[in-house]
Amino acid sequence: MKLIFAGTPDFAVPALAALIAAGHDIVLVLTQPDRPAGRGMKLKASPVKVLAEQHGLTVFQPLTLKDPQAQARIAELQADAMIVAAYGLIIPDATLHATRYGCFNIHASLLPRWRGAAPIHRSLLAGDQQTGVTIMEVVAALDAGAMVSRGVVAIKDSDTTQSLHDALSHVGATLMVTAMADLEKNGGLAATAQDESLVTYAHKLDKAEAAIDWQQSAAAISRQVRAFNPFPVAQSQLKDHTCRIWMATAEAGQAKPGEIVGVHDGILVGCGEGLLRITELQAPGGKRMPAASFVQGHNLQLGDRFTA
RNA sequence: CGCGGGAUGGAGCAGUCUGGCAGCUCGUCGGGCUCAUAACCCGAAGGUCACAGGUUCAAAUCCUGUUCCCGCAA
Repeated sequence: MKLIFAGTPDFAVPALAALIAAGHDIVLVLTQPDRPAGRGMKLKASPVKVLAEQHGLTVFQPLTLKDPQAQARIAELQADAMIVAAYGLIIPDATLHATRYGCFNIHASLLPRWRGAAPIHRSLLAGDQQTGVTIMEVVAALDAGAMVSRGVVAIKDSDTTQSLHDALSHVGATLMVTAMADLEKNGGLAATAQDESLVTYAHKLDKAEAAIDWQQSAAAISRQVRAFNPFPVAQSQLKDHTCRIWMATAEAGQAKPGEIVGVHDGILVGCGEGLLRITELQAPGGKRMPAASFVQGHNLQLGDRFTA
């Protein structure tokens, strides 16, 4: 089919790759404009743009889709459908209806739970047992469209936002390819309305949420650490230095919140309830490293304390 | 040229300010000891101190340039 693809970050890349591989004619790729990013603030192309250019696809990077000229450029292609995956711009009504079959989105949660910007983080933070991907129609309201299909992914104690993100992006890619095949075959897709009574919102992460509160339970802190990996990364003060905690597991035990009570197999720290075993962390200026390496170079002693 | 931190045996770090024998905690290898261990004891190997140039009797250390890594900010 003749498709328009709209996406920006890594999450959208497998979907675009899969649609290309499925033989669809991607007539236009929408992605956010190159922005200054990283050290040096050099202009950086989005991951979707990079992939699109590798395949010689036409890339379009409007600042906003409110611009009538941008809308016109999309409409005149007369595409069969538009695919959206973490694009990051509001799609106006005119554009939602500018293709033959409309506009379909890949959302990284089991809707109606976790509509919004940070569904993977919020799901992990909340202690959900499972998460997933929903293919849905795009409507004017945020992530509120009827659902076409979904894929479920169990959340393990070792999962991070990174690992779930990678798994979900591939599930989403597969589901979207299937959806487009069905659409092409049947000329339409059956969709189920979302139950509005079950809606929750996944608010954007605030950097301030990265600070660890050692009064919390070890289980909650472990979820926080894993939800904030790879970004923005949970952190805590140790001997006047801000350390970033990359990976940690919860276990039974009891000690004063923040106090280090073990340094052999990971760093064991007291919490409001249970003990947290830090297995990977990072000192200022350094790289992330296994806890064993950290302990050797930083002369950690039993009784040293993490402070908020 | 957005701001700042860093690069030292295989890992993690100290030493740099104040130039003067290359250090620490581990790991590895060999030997010993123990019912046992995150054990303990003895010994050994392993380094262009990121790269290039400069200053000096002498540079990991001071000066200049380069590369790479990390944090902030976006």
